[in-house]
Amino acid sequence: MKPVAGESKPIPLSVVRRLTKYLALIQGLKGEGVEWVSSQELATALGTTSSTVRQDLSHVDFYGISKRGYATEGLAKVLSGLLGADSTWRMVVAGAGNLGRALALHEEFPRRGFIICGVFDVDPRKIGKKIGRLTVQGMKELPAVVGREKVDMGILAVPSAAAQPAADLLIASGIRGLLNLTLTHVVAPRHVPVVASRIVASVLELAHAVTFGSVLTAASRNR
Amino acid sequence: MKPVAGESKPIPLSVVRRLTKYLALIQGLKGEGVEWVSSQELATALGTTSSTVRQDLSHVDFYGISKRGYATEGLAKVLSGLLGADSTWRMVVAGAGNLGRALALHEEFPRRGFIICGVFDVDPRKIGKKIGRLTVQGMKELPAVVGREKVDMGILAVPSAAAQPAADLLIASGIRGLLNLTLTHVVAPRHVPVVASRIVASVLELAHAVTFGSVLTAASRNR
DNA sequence: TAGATTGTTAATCGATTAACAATC
DNA sequence: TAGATTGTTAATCGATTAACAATC
Repeated sequence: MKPVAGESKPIPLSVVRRLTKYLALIQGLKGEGVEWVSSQELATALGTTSSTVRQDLSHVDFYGISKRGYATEGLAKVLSGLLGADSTWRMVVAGAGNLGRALALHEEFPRRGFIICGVFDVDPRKIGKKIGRLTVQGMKELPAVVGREKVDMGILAVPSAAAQPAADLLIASGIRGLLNLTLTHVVAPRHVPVVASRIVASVLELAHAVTFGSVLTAASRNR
Repeated sequence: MKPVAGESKPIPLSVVRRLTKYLALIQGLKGEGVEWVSSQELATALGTTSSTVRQDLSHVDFYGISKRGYATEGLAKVLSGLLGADSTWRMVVAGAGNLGRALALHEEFPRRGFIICGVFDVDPRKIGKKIGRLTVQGMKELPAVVGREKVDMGILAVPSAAAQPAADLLIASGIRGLLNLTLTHVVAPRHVPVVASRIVASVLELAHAVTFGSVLTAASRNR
C-alpha cells in the first residue's frame, strides 16, 4: 500500500515517461466511451508488459479493481494531476525559425493547458512579424515578459550555437524549466530541469536502427 | 579489446543515444580546431561521468591514447559511420501541418545528410501548396513516391487520430524506419524501427519535473 | 463459486559507476 | 621518469519481469 500524504518518494524518470503514454492512451479510450481498462490491455497497446504497467501504477495513488481493471475516468484524472496536465502552464519560445514557429502554432499545446505567451528572436527581420495571434519580440524583451506574465517554462528553438546563451537568458529571467529542441546539450542549475526532445538526434538513432536491425527491442513490438 | 570484424553485438540503445551526443559535441570541437578531447572533458560537457564515456566508446572501433584522450577528427569519423551520419538518407514527411512544414524546412536535416524528398497530406486545401522547393502531395501518391525515389525513412507529423493509418501506409509502401512526432504510440512490425520524438510528452515530463523538483538527476547537472 | 486481474514481493536482467593495471 | 588517462574487469545500482497470494 502506498503512503497517502507527503508525496512519498519521487517517481523514477523512466516511470514518469511511461505515465505520459498511459495518460494519452487512456484519454483516447475515455473519449471512445471505454470505462475500464486492464493492465494487459494497456501493455499490448503500448508495447510493454502488464507487469510493468502494474508496477508503474503502484507509484500513483489510484487503485484498480480485480477482474475489471482500472477505471479510465479516475485514472485519467489522477495521472493528469500528477503530471501537471490539469493545470495551466505559461511558456515562451526562444527562436522564431521554422521550428519555433511550428511550436508556437502547435494546437496540441493549448489543448493540454500549455499556453504559449511569447516568441522571441534576435533577427531584426523576424521581430514584429506575426505568428498566429503573437508578435515576434526581440530577445531583449524576454526577461520583462517572463517576469510580467509569470512564465513557467521556456522552449529552446534557436540555432545550436545560440542554445546555451539563450538558455542562460531564460534562466536568468526566472524560468523554471526548459524544453531543449536543439542538438546541443544545455547546462542549467540543479533547480531548473531540462528535458531534451532531440529531433535530429532521434533521426540519427533511427538511422542506426535501420542499419543494424532490431536494436529497438522495446520500441518495435507486436505485429 | 574489441572484436574487429563481424560487427560483434548490437550496441545498447542507451549507448547509441549518448553516441549521438558525443558526435554533435565533437563535431563542434573539431570546428573550433580542438584536436584532442579526454573522457573527462566529454563527461563534464554532457553531464555524465568519464567512466560512462569510456565504457560507451568501448563499443566503438576506435581507440584513445593515454594522456591525450581521443582524436576529435578520427572519433567524429568513426561515430558518423556508426550512426549512419556519413551517408545520405531519403525521407518523406506525412502531414503538412505546422510541424510537418517545419521539419520539411529544417536546415539541420540536409546538413546532416537527411534529404526530405516529399511532403504528404490528406487535406485537399494543402495539396499543391509549396513548402520550400517541395509541393505538398496527396497521401495517395505516397506509395509511388516511396518506391520510385527509394525513400528510407518516414516522419509522422499527422494528427494523433491519423497516426496509425499513416504509419501503416508508410510501412506498406516499403519504408524502413519511422520517426513518430505524434502523441500516439504507433505499432510496427519488428523489422521497422520506430523512434518517438515526443514533443508534447516531453513538455508533460517537464511539467512534472518542475512541480516535484529534482527528478531529472541525470539531465540537470553542474553549475 | 471459479476465474480473472489486481498489488506486491522476489528474481533477473541490464546499465552505471568504481577501481586499477597498462601505457603513453 | 612521473603523472595523466586509457580500456576493462568487478561492484553497485536501478529497472524490468516473473510469480503468486489476495480479492472482486
